[in-house]
Amino acid sequence: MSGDHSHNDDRIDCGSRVNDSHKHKDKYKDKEHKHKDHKKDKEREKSKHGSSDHKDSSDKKHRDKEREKMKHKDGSTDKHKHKDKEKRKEEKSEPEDDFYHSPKHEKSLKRERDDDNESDIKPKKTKNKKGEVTDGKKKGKKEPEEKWKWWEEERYTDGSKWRFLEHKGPVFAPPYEPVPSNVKFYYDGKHMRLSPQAEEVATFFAKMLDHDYTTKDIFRKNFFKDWRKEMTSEEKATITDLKKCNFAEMNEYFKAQSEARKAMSKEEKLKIKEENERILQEYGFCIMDNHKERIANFRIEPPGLFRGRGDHPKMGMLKRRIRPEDIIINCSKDSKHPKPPPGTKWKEVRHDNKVTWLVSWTENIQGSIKYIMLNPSSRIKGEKDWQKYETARRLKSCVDRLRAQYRDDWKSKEMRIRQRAVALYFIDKLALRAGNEKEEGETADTVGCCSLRVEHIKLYPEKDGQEYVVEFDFLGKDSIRYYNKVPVEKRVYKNLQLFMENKEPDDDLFDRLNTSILNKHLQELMDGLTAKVFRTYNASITLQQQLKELTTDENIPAKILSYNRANRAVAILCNHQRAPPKTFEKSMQNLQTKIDAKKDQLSDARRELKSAKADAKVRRDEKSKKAVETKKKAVQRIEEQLMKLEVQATDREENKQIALGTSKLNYLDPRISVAWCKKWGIPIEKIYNKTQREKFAWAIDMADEDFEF
DNA sequence: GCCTGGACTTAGTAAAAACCTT
DNA sequence: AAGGTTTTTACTAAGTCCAGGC
Repeated sequence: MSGDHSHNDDRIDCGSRVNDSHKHKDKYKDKEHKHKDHKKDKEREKSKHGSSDHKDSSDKKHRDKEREKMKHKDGSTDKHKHKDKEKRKEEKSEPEDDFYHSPKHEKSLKRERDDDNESDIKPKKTKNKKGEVTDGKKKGKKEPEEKWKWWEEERYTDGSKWRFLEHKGPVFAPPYEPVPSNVKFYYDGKHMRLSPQAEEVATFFAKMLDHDYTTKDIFRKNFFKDWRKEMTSEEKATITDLKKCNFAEMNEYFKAQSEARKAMSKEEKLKIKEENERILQEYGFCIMDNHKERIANFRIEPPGLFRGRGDHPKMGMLKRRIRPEDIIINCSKDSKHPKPPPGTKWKEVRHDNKVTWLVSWTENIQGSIKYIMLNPSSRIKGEKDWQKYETARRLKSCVDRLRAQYRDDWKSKEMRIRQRAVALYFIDKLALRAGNEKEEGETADTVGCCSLRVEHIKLYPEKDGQEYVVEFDFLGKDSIRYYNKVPVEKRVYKNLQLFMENKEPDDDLFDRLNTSILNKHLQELMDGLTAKVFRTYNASITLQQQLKELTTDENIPAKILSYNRANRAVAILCNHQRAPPKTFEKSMQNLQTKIDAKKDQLSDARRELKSAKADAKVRRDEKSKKAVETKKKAVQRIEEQLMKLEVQATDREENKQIALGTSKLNYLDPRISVAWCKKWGIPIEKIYNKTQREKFAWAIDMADEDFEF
């Protein structure tokens, strides 16, 4: 967004990508009016070319569904647990094409999912496949209970996500605390007392006064409109112009508050910490199928002003406070249901084990549903993640075929097929996102592959010594700019020319294509294939290949630099950018200072070594020989330290505006990294921090050094 | 087919915590 | 112990994809 990212005016990496939403804004500024009727355009386009002929692509899906049903031909209704268990055993023999089990795990594939006995629910204890409790009879006092290896057990195959689910419900935002009466609000220079409702919303704005947002017209307009809705009629009558509002004292007050918080004594801070820990222990976990699992976001989002990213038409709108009456609870029937706060009721309590969420509510800005779900370390998220990589690996084994096919389709006589083939080529080659249509005026104007418009690409028959160059320039997810110049095959180029013929800049480039059509096609090519699988596949395969290429037989820091560089190649491919840290320059300088100091230290040490050597030559005694050895060691040590610092500097510099985290967390098969660590004797901690190790526990446990993606 | 709602993954930034210096 | 810096975590917006109703 031009707001949030306003300090990024020159996001540029070593290549040619830029993220520069400010300058961009101008380019797009009259978009708002211009493509009001995009959809209509598309429709018009379509009817012009005759309605798109649609082969039935859902065959496959139906087949799958049938297969799913078959598994339940015994008619079990999941109500009878024993039956259910038996059924599961049977299912076990059915090979799950999706899953890779290394032979050494083959034997322990069963998961106990019995919920048949309340007293059985001991979250902290893990059970092995035989159902024996393998709890803490261990000697150690603080024995961190054995971690549950869900990946050695079976998955549900009937579409249910759990058998038993119990939790305490969400933690609500703290109630509004009015500001002290000496903290005044002024309208048109005159002190004015606000009603609590109006005051609360005013404080939201006051807190953001230092932020760029509050200078933006849309933000101010939206805020003011929603604020007025909270005012009493008198307030409404008086306060008619936001420019005349003075929130300065409120702003000061909140700044002082945060200062005070920072300045708190150790004891006070500890107390708060303990209280947070208590809440975490009480609300931060749930019990799902005999296991205590961490919840990702157990706190309800507090009210505030909506901060959309990019040029979001709704920025500044009031995000309302969520009450128990808005909340839907999901848990098992036979669990202890969470209690709403005294004097309140939940909107609904349901027992839907076909979904993974514990709590949901509808948000008022877009009207979408928000959820409380489990942590990435949980079984339910981990299984899915594992599955995702298995799908990507299946793509690996047929990607050559698919590539051959879409290249062939560039020649198709049907426009829709050509478009599909070119789009797929972009998705594959450039790791573009699918690009769903978005509702105009509801969100920032961003695009992905299928929603690219003519104005987003430029064609150059020849550029920088290369033929058939396509220049991409558009805002993608989160309004991050994608800028790239790529030479393409002549056929692609010619097709693009054709697609752009007789179109306005704001017409869709692929007017005969959308994500649904594309995904239906992909589904036919490979079971479970969708556009985003290409991102996962290309990210992971790139990491693997880059690691092979870059890892040298040097010391650990150098190897880690190689890893980070491989990771970086992926981040660049996926266009994962970040705002350069505010302190980036300074921190680089500091590092350089350290390096210089280290260099001085090194030359000193070298000089000392020299003189010690000379000394030893003259004296020829044990003592001076020893001294030489010591000095030698010292020099070595310092050399190593210097090297480390230099590597660190390189790494940091290269990482200035590239975010490695996103790909590491979402696109790179962790088994590749684990295998690499094992192969080169790198401690896994050097690559994954604690959270990451928890999320990827399955991979750390199962991948050995010759894992191949 | 087409639209909408629902569920779930992916994303960057802000805040908090940990770490490192002085 | 304070203060600055770096790393981690929390937060929540913004995507993808699918199913179900017309």
